Amino acid sequence: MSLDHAIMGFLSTEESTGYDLKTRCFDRLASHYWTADQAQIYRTLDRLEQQGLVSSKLQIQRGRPDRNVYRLTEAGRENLDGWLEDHHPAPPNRDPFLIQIAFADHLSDSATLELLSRAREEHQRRLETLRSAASRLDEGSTDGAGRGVMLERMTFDAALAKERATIDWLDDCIDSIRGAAKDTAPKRRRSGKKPLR
Amino acid sequence: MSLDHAIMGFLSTEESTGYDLKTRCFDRLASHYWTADQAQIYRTLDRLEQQGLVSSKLQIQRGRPDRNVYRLTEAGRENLDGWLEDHHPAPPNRDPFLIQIAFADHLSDSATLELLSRAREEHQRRLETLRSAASRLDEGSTDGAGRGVMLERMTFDAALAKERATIDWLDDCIDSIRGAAKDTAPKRRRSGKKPLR
DNA sequence: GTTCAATATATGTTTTGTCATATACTTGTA
DNA sequence: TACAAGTATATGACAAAACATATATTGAAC
Repeated sequence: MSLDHAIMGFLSTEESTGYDLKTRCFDRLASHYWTADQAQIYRTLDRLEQQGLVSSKLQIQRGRPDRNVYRLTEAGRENLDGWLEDHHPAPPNRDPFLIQIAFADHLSDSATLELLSRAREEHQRRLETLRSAASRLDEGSTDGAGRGVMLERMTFDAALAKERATIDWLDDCIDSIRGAAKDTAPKRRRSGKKPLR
Repeated sequence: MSLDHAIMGFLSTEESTGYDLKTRCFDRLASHYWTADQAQIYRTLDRLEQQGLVSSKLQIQRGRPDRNVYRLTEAGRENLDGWLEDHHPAPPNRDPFLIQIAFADHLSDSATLELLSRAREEHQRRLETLRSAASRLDEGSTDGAGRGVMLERMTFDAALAKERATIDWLDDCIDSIRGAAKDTAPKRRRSGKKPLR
């Protein structure tokens, strides 16, 4: 499972608690490629420990609740390395928004355009969030930074590229529908080059 | 749920059986934006019928097994139309491949490049499958074709755009890693323009 | 002095999706 | 005549993910 290996990946550089995995790792560092529920993380840690892939020790704290600190075991390291170097077929595409588009024949042009522009806004917001996260990464690292930072940057580039592609596609859709609506007016469907973003 | 509305969407134009929904609708028409297991489809149809959103009648056939033909009810139509015109927040991005990239620090350059080029091949194949499905759609429809065909074409454009973006990104990653490997050689990281696809 | 936010974990339940296997009938093929 | 392929549905088991709640402590703000 992917979540297993994401958790093991985070534990491979630094030991951590369930709480930290949720708040620092998944919510902050990985939200553009994976998310996980708190309940799911704790239960996965339990299972990974039963499988001998991680181990934990209870850390008594003063001023704060006690916590379970997890680290990757040797078996976990081997399991992770094996998974990392294997090719795993990409999961099928699932996009609820495209279900809406596919059956939007029932909808009026204005309702369809409303849907498209709301989606555009949402993806625009995501794009901006991604951009600022990526530049925070760039600033926080020295120039010829290490391999790790480069790979992390790549995950942002992937997410950014998909958001940009989605926004461009939404713009094309908006143009197409507007063009088809007034097909008496001077035709200007699919400009090829998109302006202002 | 998305699957509910995908099924209702298919039933909105034509009554159909569970078998047809699986083989003709999901596997053939919708695989680039949604997939569904056969078991899931039949169980969903059961539930939708209990909820009064679809109804079925048993059709006795000769030479073939009997079959249950489902159609959308009035309640189903209303439910579908409501869902279609509402904005639904996009689900979080989930990409197991990016987990691999994020933690590929453990991997050698050659293992990482192998991973990237295998992913590229896979997405290239997907792109070609999409292209031929899209041109089959174009050929099967007259020139100024209706709204329905336009919307269907849009779903292909979305899938195509994302595949293209992914392939471009993979090419960039391959360049970056090759560039970083021999950083003594003339620098040519990130060309900006990608050749041959 | 009480409420709110942060830290920290646990558990019950439901939904969604996958995998495997079973049945049953017909037509075409080897 | 046996066997595969296509049509058609059903069910059991399980994995993955989401949603809801619950507990307990501390420090800061109001």
